[in-house]
Amino acid sequence: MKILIIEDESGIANFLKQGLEEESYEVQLSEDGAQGLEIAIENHFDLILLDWMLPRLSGLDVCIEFRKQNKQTPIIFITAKDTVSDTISGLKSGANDYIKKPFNFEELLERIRVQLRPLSGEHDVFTLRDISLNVSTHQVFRGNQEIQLTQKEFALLEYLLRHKGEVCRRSRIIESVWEIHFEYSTSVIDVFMNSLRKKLNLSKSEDYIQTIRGIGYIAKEP
Amino acid sequence: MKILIIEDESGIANFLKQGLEEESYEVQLSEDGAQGLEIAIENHFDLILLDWMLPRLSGLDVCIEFRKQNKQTPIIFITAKDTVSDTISGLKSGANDYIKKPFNFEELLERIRVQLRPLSGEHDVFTLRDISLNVSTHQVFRGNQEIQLTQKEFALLEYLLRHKGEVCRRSRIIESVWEIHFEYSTSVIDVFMNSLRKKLNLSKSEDYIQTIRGIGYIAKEP
DNA sequence: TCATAGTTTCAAAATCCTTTTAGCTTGCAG
DNA sequence: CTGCAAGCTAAAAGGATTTTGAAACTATGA
Repeated sequence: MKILIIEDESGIANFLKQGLEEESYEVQLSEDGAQGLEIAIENHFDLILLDWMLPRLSGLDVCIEFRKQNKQTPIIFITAKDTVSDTISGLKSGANDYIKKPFNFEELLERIRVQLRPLSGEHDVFTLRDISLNVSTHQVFRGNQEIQLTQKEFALLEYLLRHKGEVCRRSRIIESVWEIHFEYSTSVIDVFMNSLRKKLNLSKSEDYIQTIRGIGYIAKEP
Repeated sequence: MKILIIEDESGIANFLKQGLEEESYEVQLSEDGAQGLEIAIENHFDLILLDWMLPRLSGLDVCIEFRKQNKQTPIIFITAKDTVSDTISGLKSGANDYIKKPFNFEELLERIRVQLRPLSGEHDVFTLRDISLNVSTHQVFRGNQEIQLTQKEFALLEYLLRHKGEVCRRSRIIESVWEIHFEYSTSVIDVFMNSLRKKLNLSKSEDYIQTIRGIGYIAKEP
């Protein structure tokens, strides 16, 4: 696994390099924002550790520019205590996590592992207003209330959220969720739609999931 | 919390002592390496602040000798700017962190807190309501009742508590606890879950550990 | 070597998820 | 407005997974 560290304080940079190399990561260093961005774009890394305060180009700008290139590499910000609140808003600019100085090395390792994990499995979260569905942990929340769903309920909701805003035909749902690939008449969908709406507490007036008579269903933002 | 400061410049030493005492740490001073080492070995401290340049025995040697005694107390080096790179290699000799002179007192406090955090039970002890599991002593308690667990039972509970609040898939549990890294069909997990629940006396209504049908298990706070 | 504790397999029983069934409600066309 | 088809809902039937106890197997130390 290759990690790029963009950090101007050589003390911290070398400490990180050494520590990460001991964990058998391949590490490359860069000391300023502009150069770091260039290296990041022209090479492949599995993860980038990015200091917030950098000469020539700030960490935030590096992150924004990098994402503009449509690069998905996870980015973890390294930030001083007093700029934490800025950083949190910075997460919206496309970073994946942040850690504040001074940090515990074990904690950093843990965060790196968390970011690299998705490479070996998917880590997808789908949302619909206040409903969120996490494929990898198999959890569903409405607000901060966790909702217990069974497998089929979960699969059905996942299908609808993956196609949020699109009309989902019954035939397609049956194919994807139930893996029935031939003409077949059943009302399982209705039954599971019903229990989904019950568990998620969706009244018909709030049309999170609308019925389209004769066709199927659609999950919709307002 | 008791802190030992080994520092020969009395100006800095007293400044630190005063500042830390205001933060309600108990502080003891020592002015040279050899004496400091002796004090450190013969008494219990929660943390040691160690100057790099010391008369009679250098900070590095103090650190090495101290660790030879098999002591785990966290050590933070205080180092002059131009010896930082030496210090980093010093971290390998068993120190936990370093801070360079001149330093910001707030930052030092933060680093001390980072080092002391593990002592307050986050590192080795995992809990779930009234259940606690201590990795280093290999003990498990429910309330103040100690529960005797076998290796596999312990490993399974440890895995669940380390991932408290997350859904733990059977496949992941098998990987981590049984180290089986390929597709494998067995019901060992179920059997051990069963004996765990029995030994810990977990009735099904109190859902400390919930079953997630078709997926795995989850350990949950209320 | 045997005895013991720990681990794993197996299969019956219990649980609860899925599907079918059937009566009821709703929306739409005539 | 009426009737029918589509969708909703509750409950029973059917099916799959998990729980559980017991037996078989394995490792360890006396």
